[in-house]
Amino acid sequence: MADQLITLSDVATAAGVSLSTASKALNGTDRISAATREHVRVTADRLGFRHNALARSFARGRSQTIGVLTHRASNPFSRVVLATVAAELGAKEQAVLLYDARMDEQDITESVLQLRARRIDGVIVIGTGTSFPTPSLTDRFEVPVINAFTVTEDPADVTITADDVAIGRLAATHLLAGGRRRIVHLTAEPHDLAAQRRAEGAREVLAAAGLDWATPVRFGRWREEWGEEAATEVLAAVPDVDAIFCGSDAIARGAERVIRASGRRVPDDVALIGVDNWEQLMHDQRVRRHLTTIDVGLEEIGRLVADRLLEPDLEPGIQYAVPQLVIADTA
Amino acid sequence: MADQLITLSDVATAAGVSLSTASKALNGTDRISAATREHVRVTADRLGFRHNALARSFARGRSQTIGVLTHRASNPFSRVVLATVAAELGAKEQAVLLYDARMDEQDITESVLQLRARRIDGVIVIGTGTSFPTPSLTDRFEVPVINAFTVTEDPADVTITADDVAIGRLAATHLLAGGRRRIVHLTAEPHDLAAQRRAEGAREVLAAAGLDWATPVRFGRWREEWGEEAATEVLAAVPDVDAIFCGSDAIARGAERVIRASGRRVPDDVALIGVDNWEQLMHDQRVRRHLTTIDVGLEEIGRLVADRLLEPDLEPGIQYAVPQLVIADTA
DNA sequence: AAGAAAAGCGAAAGCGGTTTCGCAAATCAC
DNA sequence: GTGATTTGCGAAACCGCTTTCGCTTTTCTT
Repeated sequence: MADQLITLSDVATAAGVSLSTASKALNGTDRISAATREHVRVTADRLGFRHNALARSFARGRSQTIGVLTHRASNPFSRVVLATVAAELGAKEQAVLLYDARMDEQDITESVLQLRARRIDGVIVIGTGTSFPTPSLTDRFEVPVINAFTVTEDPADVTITADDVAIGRLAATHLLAGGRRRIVHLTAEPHDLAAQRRAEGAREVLAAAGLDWATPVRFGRWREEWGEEAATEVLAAVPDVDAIFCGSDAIARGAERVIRASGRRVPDDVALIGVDNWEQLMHDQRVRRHLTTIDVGLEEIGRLVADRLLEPDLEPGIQYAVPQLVIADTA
Repeated sequence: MADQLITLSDVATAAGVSLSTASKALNGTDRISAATREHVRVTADRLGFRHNALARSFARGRSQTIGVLTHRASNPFSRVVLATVAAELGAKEQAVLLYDARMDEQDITESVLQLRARRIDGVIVIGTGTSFPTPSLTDRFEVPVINAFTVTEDPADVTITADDVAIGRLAATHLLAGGRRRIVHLTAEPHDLAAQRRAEGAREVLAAAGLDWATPVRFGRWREEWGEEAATEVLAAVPDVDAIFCGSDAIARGAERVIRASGRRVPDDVALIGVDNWEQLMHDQRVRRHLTTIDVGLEEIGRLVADRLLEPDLEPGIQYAVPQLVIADTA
């Protein structure tokens, strides 16, 4: 294949201008007459010139690379964000350098040093969307840092994440709109932030309608097995329950099995709504929509992060993705 | 935070050696006495020196970046491979530059030019694991190219992908071992390579046992709806069918619903086995294993690709990931 | 012990751009 | 028409590291 040997000085020579003029003409920097600029451009095109991105990065001291720190890249939710971010950044000529860290202090420190050595242009920290606030890394870089799908300990950080309260509201509103009144909620660990805030949001809406949970929220784990367990309890405690809001689709999946096994119909007797929309997210139209759920907006988070990271002035604070209700068979 | 201004020449000065000596000492290249080498190392450590990766890449003409071309990064299977690859490469100090191409000729050409301009060290083409052989891109780069989860038109390319024939064999073997004899197969489009080869592999095993499909293979689409449709047909055509091998978990999901609706028990009356293992892959332990399936080894593909790409001599040919049987409730 | 080979190190030339600075020519002000 | 600006361009420094080459010193060979 044709050797990619055309250098800027080749272009300059061919165009009969100096190296610096050629550089400025192509970059549109400094003062260059329109005629010269155009002439250089045409010459460069004719020769098939492309800037050597390495030389350019070096000269400018900026790498066109974004560092990404993940906690566990194998987490399917992180993966969605990661893939979206990588694709969006690729479209902007930005590479992604991923460090899949255990996120202990030593690991982080090493990753930070390596990222700094690569003169990355920005950092994205992808969390798991749940659990505790994570330590802030913003001050350890002199480039912009955005936290995605996680909340940090420092409110002055830039964060883009799911709007768990809105998710809870959306779920409750939908169930109420469907005429449900004896509503219960099954979710994950009580200390999990996402679980808390989803419960909060839903509760808020119930309260506004003069209602409360038909039985106290069952906190457990983000797992299908917990959905089965909790649903079993709930059916015993509130036999006439008419709706269950589950903190995740996995929990809902377990709950549904138990509800059906009890002889109740879904959604006729008991409406069921989850959170995550993994049927779509993970399966890309291959599986039929079955569970009514709420899409937390992972892909939107990825897009927002990629867009905002390259903005000149990054405003601190938390920005939320807008959740979407996805109606299917169960509510 | 401390300014990362320590340059190699600072180290050289502090160590009382020349710039070139310092470079060689730290890189272990050229002939340097052990004493000097150690002294330079210690000095560098003391100063907290890190190579400027940009300068280094530039000087070496290699970018420490791997270009990745995907067809649709939103495909959940591609995403698994992508995330694995990115994590593995990150551990080797390699960044990933992702171009999510529409894969039409113009788009590809542009991506190729951009990747070349970035002096990437290698290329990974991630396919969708199915459908036709894709055009070979190997000759358009002078760096190594590996095709992942796809097959190209040129057999001399380096390819790492799923072993669809073995997948088929594994499924059939498992069903036979379970005592099943009236086995049918539902799968995707007849021109889909993965579908073909899975069917082939299974058929091979049946033939060796003196059997054939209980009814001709139903080719359709990779979708749950097709699983329902095809299963309905099959139950009518072969009422005493005792096992269904589905080309994907999505198809199996549809088939299972129909089988149960017909009053048959799974797996007592009809065993069901799928392919993909998405219950685990996409949900990371959150959902309970239900469907017996075959893991095609996406993560292994990602690891193999990342490992082999950096090998000095890349042997052409196709390497297959080893599929794993994942036994759960349905077979 | 003398010559040959090897070891250890430094000077300097890149790598391919960007960017500062200065100078000449063109334009402006009055 | 003269001086003050502005415009357009080129020379050259520089980004920080790698690598070639050559020189001096040490070690080996016989």
